Amino acid sequence: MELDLDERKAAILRALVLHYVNTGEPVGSKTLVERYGFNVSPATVRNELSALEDAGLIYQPHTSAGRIPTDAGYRYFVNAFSDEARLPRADERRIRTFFGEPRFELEDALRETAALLSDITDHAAVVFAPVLDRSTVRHVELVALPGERAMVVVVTDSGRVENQVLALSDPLDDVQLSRAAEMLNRFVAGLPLESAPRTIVDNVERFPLELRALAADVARSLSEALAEYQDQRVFLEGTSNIVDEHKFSDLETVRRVISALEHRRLLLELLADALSAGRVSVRIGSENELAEMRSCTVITAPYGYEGSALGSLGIVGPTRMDYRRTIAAVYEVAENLGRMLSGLGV
Amino acid sequence: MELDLDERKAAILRALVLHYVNTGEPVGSKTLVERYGFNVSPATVRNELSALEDAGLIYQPHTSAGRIPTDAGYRYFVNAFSDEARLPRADERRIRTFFGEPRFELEDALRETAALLSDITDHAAVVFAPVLDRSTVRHVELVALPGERAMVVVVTDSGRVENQVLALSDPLDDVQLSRAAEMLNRFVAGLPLESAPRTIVDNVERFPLELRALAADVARSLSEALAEYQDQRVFLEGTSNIVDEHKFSDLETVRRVISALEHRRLLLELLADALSAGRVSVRIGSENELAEMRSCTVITAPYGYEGSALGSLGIVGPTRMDYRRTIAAVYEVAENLGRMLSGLGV
DNA sequence: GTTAGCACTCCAGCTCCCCGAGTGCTAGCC
DNA sequence: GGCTAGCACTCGGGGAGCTGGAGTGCTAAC
Repeated sequence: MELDLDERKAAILRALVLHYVNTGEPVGSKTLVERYGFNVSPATVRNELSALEDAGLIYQPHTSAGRIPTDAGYRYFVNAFSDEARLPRADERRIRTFFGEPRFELEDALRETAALLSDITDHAAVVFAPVLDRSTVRHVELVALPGERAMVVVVTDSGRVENQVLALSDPLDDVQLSRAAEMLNRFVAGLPLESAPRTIVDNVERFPLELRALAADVARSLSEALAEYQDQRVFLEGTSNIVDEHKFSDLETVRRVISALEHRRLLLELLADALSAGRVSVRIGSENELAEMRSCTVITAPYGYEGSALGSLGIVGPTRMDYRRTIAAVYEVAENLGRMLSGLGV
Repeated sequence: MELDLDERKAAILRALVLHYVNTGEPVGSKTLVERYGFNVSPATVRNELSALEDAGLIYQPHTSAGRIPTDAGYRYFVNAFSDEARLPRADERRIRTFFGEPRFELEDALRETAALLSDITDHAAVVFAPVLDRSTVRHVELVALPGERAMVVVVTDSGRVENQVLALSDPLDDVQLSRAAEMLNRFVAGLPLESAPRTIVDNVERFPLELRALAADVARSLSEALAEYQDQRVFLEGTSNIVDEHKFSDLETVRRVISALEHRRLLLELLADALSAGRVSVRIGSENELAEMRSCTVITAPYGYEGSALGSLGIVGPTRMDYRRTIAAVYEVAENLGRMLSGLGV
């Protein structure tokens, strides 16, 4: 996988990628020599280019055109040079002030984080809400609704609120509901949110007979709510950037990408493995599992604190992008978001 | 404004719009005669077309091309013929089954409604959550959070839940918080949600001294939450359709439109007057206030029940669209959504 | 291993030209 | 007065042909 290039070939590839990302035009040997100070003649560079092409790192759109990086070429570039990553001062400052502002609402914070990331990178940005959160149940409330329905509201110590409406199997009055709520609280208060449904089920026979069905319903609807949670909490901003990047050849591709971004399920898939990946993950063009994203580069990073990943975020852009800058931006935003959340105690 | 056309001119305009919407090609006199069974010669039709052009209803992209409707032409078409509106059976059935399914979660329902509308019309669809809702406060809860913060949770009888985190001016313990919650409940339970903040403020001096600051904070953060509510609850689906409609001339326009759709504030503006408009509102191209939407047609309708509008929904598409069908779809979905909500008791 | 030189290829952009579609106008017909 | 046949006119789209420039690969010499 990790093929080795001699120093000059690597330098040429590096220059070529930089130039192409900048201009969008195929890069020729003369340009490289003139603009990037190689102390050899164009002919020599041509030989090297030819070797790079044989290695599958660059290609010519047609004979007598300059070279363009292939996905593999970008890959080499990223592996070899993305440690040069550096954010412009201005962006760094922007990120810092953004996360310096006091923020209470998790949802707003995440949405705005997506907007920030999109704005800095000029690509579409996605933020997933924290998944495995360690928050514990503070309080369970049952509220009767008209029409044989009730609402379960669970508040956690981190300020997360889950609410779910359920249909009552048996009609129950307010008194019964509040009794049930009281019992539920006794069982699950202080427990991690995820284990609440399980705990309720395990203790269902300790409920009075007439409340057992309700308890089971509550458990079920809670675990549903938890499952849905992921779907719901995806924040997508800056889709219009996808259009801007005409770099994507035809309109149909643009449509497909935007359409894919609109489907939360697909997005989920897209960011799923970012959670397990240690740091920034970069998937370039064909490296993407998702067919719709084969013309894009997806850069993701987990965020969290104290070593455990809470969620992930990332961007979707064209394969032709400023990798060093974008990777740095994704990393920096993830880092800061993690730190902020640790402050919030999520 | 409402200019009058003789019967034949109107029929010709009608045929021209229908044909153009179908094909996207400028329509000539011959086509009209051959395909729409006018019992006159092309020359006669040409005379009529020339009159329609003088009236500003159609134009030629260049000499020796057929005619294309102007915004004013579409406007006449909509005014005169959109009562022919009729949804295909299949769509009608689809809408009915969709709203026939039992649904509990307001948010999900609205999001899915947007998806449905987009799917049926093949345009980008927007749904605004109910604004002026009549739900009344059922329960107020205060939960202490780490770091001098507390969360206010308000549950309404319709199943709406508002929660907001606030910073505590004075540190308060759990006991004080639950006392405050108890008092708050006494004042606002049963009241309409909108009047809750006002009521708290009006009664603030009846709180014990040490809880007054808290009560005021709660009132403030509640009214903030209510104000934000609108922004938050916008559901947008099918953006990718905008791209599909190459009918929009250049890419920059597409980008602007998508970008505008991403800004909740702009969307809000877009659908605001739908609330007051009695039924379906159609804004064609230049009729739109919003500069970004001058190349689009926006069709909106209020939804509600018993004559009062709760919210609005609509679509954004190219000016070249099937008006009769789309208007019917927007109307039908709004109608059904209103009916469903009345069932939910929102 | 490097380079100068050269023949070759191919695209982009230009002009030219022609065809077809559609028009407006005029003169004659009912 | 309204309708129509006929005709001259206009214009855009598309294909053909040409040219210049950029860039290559190869070969032979340093």
